[in-house]
Amino acid sequence: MQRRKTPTKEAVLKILKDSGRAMSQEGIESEINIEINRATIYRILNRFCEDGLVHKIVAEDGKQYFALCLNCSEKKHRDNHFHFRCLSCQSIECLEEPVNFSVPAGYQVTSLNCVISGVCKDCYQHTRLS
Amino acid sequence: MQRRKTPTKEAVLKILKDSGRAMSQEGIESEINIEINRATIYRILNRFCEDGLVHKIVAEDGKQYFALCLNCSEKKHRDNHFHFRCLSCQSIECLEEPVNFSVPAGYQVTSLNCVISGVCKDCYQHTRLS
DNA sequence: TTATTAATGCGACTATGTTGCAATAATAAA
DNA sequence: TTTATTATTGCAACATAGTCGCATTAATAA
Ligand SMILES: [Mn+2]
Ligand SMILES: [Mn+2]
Ligand SMILES: [Zn+2]
Ligand SMILES: [Zn+2]
Repeated sequence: MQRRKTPTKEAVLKILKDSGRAMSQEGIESEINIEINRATIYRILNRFCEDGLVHKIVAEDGKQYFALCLNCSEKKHRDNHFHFRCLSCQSIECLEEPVNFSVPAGYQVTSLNCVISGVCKDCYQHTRLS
Repeated sequence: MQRRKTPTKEAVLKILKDSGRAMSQEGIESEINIEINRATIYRILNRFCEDGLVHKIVAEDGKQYFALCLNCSEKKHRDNHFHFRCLSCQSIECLEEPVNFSVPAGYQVTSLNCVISGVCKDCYQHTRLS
């Protein structure tokens, strides 16, 4: 099944690129400047995932967040890194740090979902100043 | 606010102990042998979390799973380890392996949610035999 | 035995995400 | 260019997970 170039698709991709963060459907919808249906955003994001263009992170709030990694090549998209979720500003970012781990013998690994929660640098500094 | 000893609470705790796994509300309800309301199970589990008796893991399916760590002492409950989710038998288990990581300077960490997905040993052997 | 209030059941509600279907529009074919 | 094909979209309905208010029940203290 081949993909078509549509304004909505382009718009969603641009939002993700510009933010440099992992975003939820809700976040994308509030940032986007065109009318776009909720279900459509999900479908676009899921297609991006299938195509290996973005990856999905499920945070502790149970929501799905989608991110486009800038340090990934066109051919190979990496999602084996930690993610940081700021409980203050709610942002989720991909960390450079790769996840190192081992599993018991005989276990097969297919994917990772590692999220570190806390307070990001900016938010922490704000609390110290006030 | 002090806690009371109730049959439901005891029953949920026993299920968690016996399974040795992380379980969802749904899983607990299906295993338990007494009548117990859905909301009540959640409340019991959340209270256990507050008391540091169990910890919550959010898996890639967006669901909450609750586990009682056997290698944790009464006083100090550790949840800084990886979890393994088998996509075949749906079980989630706490791995011994602790999560090693570092965050950018100025970032404050409060919690972790690290889940490795794949196929567990038992399920993998079954697929090889058949 | 009585009083206090934590815990429970029930129903209503919110939120997130998915799906069926008809309409639309991007792309290929004529 | 015109037409045909079918990927994409919007909309509504649905499914699922989890929370919350409130009246009732029952564990514990007095
Ligand atoms: Mn990433
Ligand atoms: Mn554990
Ligand atoms: Zn922040
Ligand atoms: Zn398994």
